[in-house]
Amino acid sequence: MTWTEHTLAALTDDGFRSGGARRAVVELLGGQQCCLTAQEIHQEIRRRGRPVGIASVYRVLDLLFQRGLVQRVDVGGQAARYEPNLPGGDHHHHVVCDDCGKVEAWKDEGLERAVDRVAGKVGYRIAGHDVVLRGLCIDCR
Amino acid sequence: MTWTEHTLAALTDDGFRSGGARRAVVELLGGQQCCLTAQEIHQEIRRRGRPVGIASVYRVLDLLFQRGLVQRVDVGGQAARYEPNLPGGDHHHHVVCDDCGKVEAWKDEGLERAVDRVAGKVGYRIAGHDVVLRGLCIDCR
DNA sequence: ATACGTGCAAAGTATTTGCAAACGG
DNA sequence: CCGTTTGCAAATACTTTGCACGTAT
Repeated sequence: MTWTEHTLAALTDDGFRSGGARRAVVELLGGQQCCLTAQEIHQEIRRRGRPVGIASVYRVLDLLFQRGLVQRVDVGGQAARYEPNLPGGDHHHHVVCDDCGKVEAWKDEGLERAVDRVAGKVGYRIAGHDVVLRGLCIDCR
Repeated sequence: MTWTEHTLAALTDDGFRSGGARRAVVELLGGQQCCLTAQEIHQEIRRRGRPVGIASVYRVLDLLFQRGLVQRVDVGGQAARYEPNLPGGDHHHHVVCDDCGKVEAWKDEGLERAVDRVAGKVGYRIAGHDVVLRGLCIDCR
């Protein structure tokens, strides 16, 4: 089952109705490699011919975030980024170019274990984590 | 040498003049335990009786960030946070409460090594990193 | 004296909220 | 039908910029 299908099903199961804006956001996110800002999502959906409102994009993203269906990523620009959050799979992190602002994904099992180990020590009930590297990408350095 | 002294010296060494706003921001940051937003810095300086402009606070923070004298921390609210960056010392990370927004610092040598190890593998020239844990703090859970 | 630093106000983005109309079940 | 979802516009929040004036050197 794809993330798009899983997400739409999870929402209708919980009694949410499915209007066009919500479906459009979920479908766009589902086809994505890495994280997008709300503005990018809005523009891309409109570019594809569906005139969704920016407020709806924010509302959908917030709903998905509350329910753990998307991950929110803050890499230090002025806009938050969002990406699909598969229940079992594909947890990864990001590296940002200080110069051109490009964001890419990476993944490392050893680091994942190290973070989990630390998470038990801080006294919080930990719900998630994010590791952001920053530096110069191949093009900019 | 304290961070405040080091920072003011570094700036004058590089030919920057020292006006009141810059000094006020540096001194406030130097006395801080953890990260503050630009707005918090602005309010606190004014509360202490020095009517600095918000624009100057942003300008000073940007200058300090460009020169590596402060670290910029994005923990997912809508505002960026800043904290002193000692050259040799005291590198730490943050844990954010999903409920009340409180931000606290933590530190772990083993994780630090794990991150450094990963940093060599991503193809970027890495300049820094940040690890953010999020969950519920003791009060909120 | 002269260029840098500063404060204010205005502009620029990102995000949230109020509300009436459209729509799904 | 009735309550949810949506789009628009206005409001809010954060940050940047333009500009005239003050001040450190």
